[in-house]
Amino acid sequence: MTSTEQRPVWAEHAAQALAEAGYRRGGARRAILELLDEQSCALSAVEIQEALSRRNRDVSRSSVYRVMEELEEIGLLQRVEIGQGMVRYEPVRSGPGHHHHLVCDRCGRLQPFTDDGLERAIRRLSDRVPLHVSEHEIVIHGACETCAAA
Amino acid sequence: MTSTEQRPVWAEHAAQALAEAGYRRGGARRAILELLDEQSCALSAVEIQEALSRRNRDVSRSSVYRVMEELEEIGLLQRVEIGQGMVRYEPVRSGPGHHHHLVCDRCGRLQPFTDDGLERAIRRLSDRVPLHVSEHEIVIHGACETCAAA
DNA sequence: CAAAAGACGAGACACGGTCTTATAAAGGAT
DNA sequence: ATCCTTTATAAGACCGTGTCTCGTCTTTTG
Ligand SMILES: [Zn+2]
Ligand SMILES: [Zn+2]
Ligand SMILES: [Zn+2]
Ligand SMILES: [Zn+2]
Repeated sequence: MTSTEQRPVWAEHAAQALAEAGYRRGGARRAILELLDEQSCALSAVEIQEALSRRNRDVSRSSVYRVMEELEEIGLLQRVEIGQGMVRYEPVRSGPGHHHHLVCDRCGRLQPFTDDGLERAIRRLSDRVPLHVSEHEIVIHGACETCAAA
Repeated sequence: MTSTEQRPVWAEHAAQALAEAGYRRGGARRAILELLDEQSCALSAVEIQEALSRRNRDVSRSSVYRVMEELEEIGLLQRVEIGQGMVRYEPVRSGPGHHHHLVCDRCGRLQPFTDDGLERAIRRLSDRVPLHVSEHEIVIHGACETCAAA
């Protein structure tokens, strides 16, 4: 995965994009942006709220969901549905940062992967199929190496 | 999709498999089995409950979920997570009935598809990836033809 | 600085799903 | 057939995640 970029760039970029999209700046949004940018892995809404709370920067539930919505709208955030109704969010870093996820159903670990074969298959598939494919985010389930060993 | 099989076969098969697995027979389970067998498309838990209620065969919420769990356990039922935390269930008819789903994000329509390219990609992928892939059920999102036209 | 628009927080609410418990039904033994 | 044990079921309390409403606070703009 692309991990060469410096950390604060996404938050900056996102803040700017939000401004250009006509949003004002506010404390909650800023805090959320910064938190997300620091994370290497996707967070759930509650995780975001709790993490911020731990830093004495409390943010309301409504704010978390509202900001998630805004960010997803502008394409700065990827929503990852990991099953059982659980949803996590992660920054979309660069343009070609497209990737998918592996979820360990035992410990819940989430890791990204890319695969050209899969992308090709999906591209070809979307021509043949009676559906105007919008976005795709594939989640593969299984047991991670640590869990599989046990 | 394989649609040549007569209808009541799955329910029979399922009932037998359950018996062999040591489950007793009970009214609720039987009713659910029959309902599922009649469906051409996957149903949600509430849909199951409501459909049965309309036939004056009320079934408790717990029963629906319990039976879903049992059936999934024995591999007779496929759980389909269609996003937004929504889950649907459908009979696994024959052995090689493996397929995936297209979901229209506007009207909610659900349709099955198979694609060898996709299967191949996933098979190769699962060798290369640090995860012991268990099962896979891919859900592709988009707009169905009717909705796309509008 | 004042008014207007937008951001925010608090909490009520909706909904899918889980857990608990008392009752009913099945299966086996006599 | 009857009794006993075990499992299945119904009813409803409960929980977590996400939505909605609304009053207040903050940012922006004139
Ligand atoms: Zn694991
Ligand atoms: Zn992709
Ligand atoms: Zn549609
Ligand atoms: Zn498949």
